[in-house]
Amino acid sequence: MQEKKRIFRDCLSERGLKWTSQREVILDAFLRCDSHPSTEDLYLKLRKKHPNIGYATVYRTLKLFSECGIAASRDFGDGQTRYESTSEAEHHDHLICKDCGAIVEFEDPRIEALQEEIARQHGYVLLTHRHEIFGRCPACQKKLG
Amino acid sequence: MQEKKRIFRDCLSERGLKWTSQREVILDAFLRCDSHPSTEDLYLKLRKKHPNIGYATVYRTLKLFSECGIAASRDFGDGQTRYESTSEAEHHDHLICKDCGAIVEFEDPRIEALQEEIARQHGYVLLTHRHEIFGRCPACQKKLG
DNA sequence: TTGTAAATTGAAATCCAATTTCAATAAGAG
DNA sequence: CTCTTATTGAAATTGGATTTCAATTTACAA
Repeated sequence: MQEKKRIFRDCLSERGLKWTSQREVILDAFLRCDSHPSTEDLYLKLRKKHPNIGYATVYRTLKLFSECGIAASRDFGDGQTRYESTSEAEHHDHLICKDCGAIVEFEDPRIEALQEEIARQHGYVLLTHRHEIFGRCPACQKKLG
Repeated sequence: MQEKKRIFRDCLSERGLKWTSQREVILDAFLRCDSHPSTEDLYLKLRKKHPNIGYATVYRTLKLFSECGIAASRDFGDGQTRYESTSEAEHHDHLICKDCGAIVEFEDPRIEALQEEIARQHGYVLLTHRHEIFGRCPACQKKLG
């Protein structure tokens, strides 16, 4: 937690940017956040305790996190950009419940290797990828029969 | 070509919808299209010969193709919905050049199997997935050194 | 501390693709 | 041919992303 904060502050000062109370509040809320919040998710969550923090500030701050490498933006095709902390695993993909939106992170070196192989077969240099599996989670299977 | 047109006409009449000259023109252009056009791509292409066909009509018609199963919509994260004909291969994913946007379709049963395995491991029932590999194509590698 | 230049903030405006509205027009069943 | 219903195109609307701008705050220097 504090480590992340230190990294962010360092990144800011390196770039001549400033450490503000809003940025601290947003960072704390983001790190405390379990899931993969969108700008709006985080904005609404902050609203309660910090009604003075505007949407634009949340938006800009999340983008800044991503530029500083402490968060990564994701597009799961639901029309909103989501962010996740980059702390834990280096790389992973997502298994998403189509009903409730629950997200499980997974990592499979065999799939990574196959992607590399496919790119090579076509003469491409692999840069990045995006891989989402959509399904129904155990809870929703029970709920929906 | 004509086969697709027949399927589309059948689908329309089953739903009480009408076969119009605009729909024919758009279908022809779509099938003649090589790549994965967005609504705008197709609209601009048609503009030349058919300046009377509006954007909204292209938009609605592509959506209709997708509902009738003769096209599928794709989101490659470039901010535009793209469509591809569903004729050829049943399922495939995409290898996309980050520089020029060139798209290669690929299919790998080993990856499909691994996805199934991952979903099962987490108790999910697999429904669909989205898998894009982004890289640099041979031509752009040469061009960019 | 205090002054000041530069960054930040929040509200509102703007952007852009997607989507809808609506009055005029066209399809097609009877 | 007629009449009902779907379609069309232009324009308006929606919704998230992004920018603008005047007021405010930070960081650093004196």
